[in-house]
Amino acid sequence: MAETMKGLKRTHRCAEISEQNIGETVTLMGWVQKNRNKGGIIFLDLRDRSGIVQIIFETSEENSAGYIDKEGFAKAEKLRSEFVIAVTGTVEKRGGAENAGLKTGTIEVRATSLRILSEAETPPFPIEADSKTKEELRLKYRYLDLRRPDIQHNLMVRSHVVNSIRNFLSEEGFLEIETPILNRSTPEGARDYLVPSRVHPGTFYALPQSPQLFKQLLMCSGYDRYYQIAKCFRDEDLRADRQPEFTQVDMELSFVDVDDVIDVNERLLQKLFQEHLGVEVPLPMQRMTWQEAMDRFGSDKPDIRFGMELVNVSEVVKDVDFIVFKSALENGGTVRGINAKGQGEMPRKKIDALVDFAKDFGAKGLAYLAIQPDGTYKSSFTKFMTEEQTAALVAAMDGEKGDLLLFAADKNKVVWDVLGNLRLEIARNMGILEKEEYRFLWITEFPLLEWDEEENRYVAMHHPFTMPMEEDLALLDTDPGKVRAKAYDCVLNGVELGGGSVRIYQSDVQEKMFEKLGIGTEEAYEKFGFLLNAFKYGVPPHAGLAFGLDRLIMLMVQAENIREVIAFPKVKDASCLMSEAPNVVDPKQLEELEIKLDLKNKDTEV
RNA sequence: GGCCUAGUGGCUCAGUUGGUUAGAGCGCCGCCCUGUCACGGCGGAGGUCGUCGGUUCGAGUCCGAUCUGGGUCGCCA
Repeated sequence: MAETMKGLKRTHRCAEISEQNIGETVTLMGWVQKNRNKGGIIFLDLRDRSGIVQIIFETSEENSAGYIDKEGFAKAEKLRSEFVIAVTGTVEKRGGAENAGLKTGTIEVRATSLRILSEAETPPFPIEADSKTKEELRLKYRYLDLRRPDIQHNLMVRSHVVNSIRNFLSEEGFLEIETPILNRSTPEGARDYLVPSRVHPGTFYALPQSPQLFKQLLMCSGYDRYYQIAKCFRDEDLRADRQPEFTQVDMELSFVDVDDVIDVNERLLQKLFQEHLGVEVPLPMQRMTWQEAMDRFGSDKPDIRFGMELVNVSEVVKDVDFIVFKSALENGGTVRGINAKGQGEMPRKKIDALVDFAKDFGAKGLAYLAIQPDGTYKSSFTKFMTEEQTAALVAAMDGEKGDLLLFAADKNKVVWDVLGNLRLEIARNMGILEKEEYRFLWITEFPLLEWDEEENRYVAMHHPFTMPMEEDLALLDTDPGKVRAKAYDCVLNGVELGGGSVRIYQSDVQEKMFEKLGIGTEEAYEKFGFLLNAFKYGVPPHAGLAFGLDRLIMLMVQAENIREVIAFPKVKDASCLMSEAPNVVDPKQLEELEIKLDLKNKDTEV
């Protein structure tokens, strides 16, 4: 039934024709969006990735030239949604009303011939923008979902942005070099995806979590400036902004320091936002040390589109006879608060919801003080305070009539986490987050090490190759937790876009770092020997950074979920609803790999 | 692994305190219509309410378990 396109060549995409083309004969190919059959005349919306154009099928007894013949008309009557067709016809100014909602709304194509290239079943859901269909179904039929204009737009933006990135970095002297996907596992950080080796039974490759070691080696090898649009893999649970496989814009530079890396990257971001969104990003971007970010926003990726900053009121409440505050301070913690301006009349139910929210982040509770419009207080804890103490606290928080003050008292880490997330939650509830506003921020001077309660040792906050700040080197022996690193993160509207660091290139510093991490020389060589050995043969000072491309695009197209900018994403349990990966493999494959399964759930089919 | 949330015709939803043949819009099918573009008119098909079990005279509606999505905490150097 289907016809071929033999002898036909597409001349334009649907929405690429305009009034400029009036009078021309064009050949279009695409999908039927809608067939409006009026009896003697048929209006048909033809769609491809460029958009939609209206085709007219009409016969004329007296004047056959420029009209479709009877057979062609009969064929047109049979067209249904999603049929793939080829139409040749003449571009005309619209004879009837124009359609202001369409890019091609002032023109139409009068068909002179029609071929049905492919028929189509009715799709399980409408192919249209702003889909209301359940994600489950959309993902099962992803190939149909991908026909929808909003996703096509996202993926086209993605392609264009990547193109700009390549152009920019190339002009800046970067070389694009690919690194291996099959790697040695270095079980530090996220869980690896493993691939069994057939040739070496019992051994495994790991898929890269990032090209970290390889890009450092490329610096050792003199490539100077490297980048890669790198696929990375982490076997951890998914989130709205996290997929098990994702793409990073990965780069590394030689003979540079922090400022050089930041400079080239903020110019890159400026260019991307200018070219693709028409948004002017002022440079230099704001910078903030990690310590300042935590103190002011309780987060190392603060959203600075709004204030509601944290205030440390430990001093103010140090004599207050409230057990929650008291015990926090006695245990080396702090009491901090935020002021939700104008939320003083929040109903008790909503405040309770905020308390529950806070508990999710480790708070044992949340102390609140609502200042009523008449100046009186509603509070969970002022009964433990004198009037003077309360007044001092309100003053410290800059509390005015109609404000809601919320306090957390605990170890710093908990207080920051709780209030940092609380201010975001309140801002979301208040609807004050402006999507069109892009506030970039560099966070610098991260702690080098972080104490791991479970493992009872220091772990690298960034990774073990991160350079300590020169002025803190001496602290490495005396107070490792205080050492700041030459690490930096790029944050946009509260989302960590990317991060990087200056790397250690002196072996004595690297050895000390491993020592502090509790990694012995032997173990270090076993895991990272190729890098450490490479460093023996002349290594340039180097530094790098990686952006999450998916997240960047997600923010640029204002998508709520990372799946909206990835063609074939995975769902929550890391499976693919369309292809049904992962799947059970043929026993013969396992035999070749000398792998025997020992499944805990014996019901699993094999 | 925990918590929250959703699952009713192809799609999106409504289904009152459990009670006769489970509704709507869109879509789909048929006929009609020469200027429509959320086309219009007439007619029609299509679901046993994610699954299993329980309570009950009786369950889409209550209870338990389970499956499948989504969000989130843990996790993500």
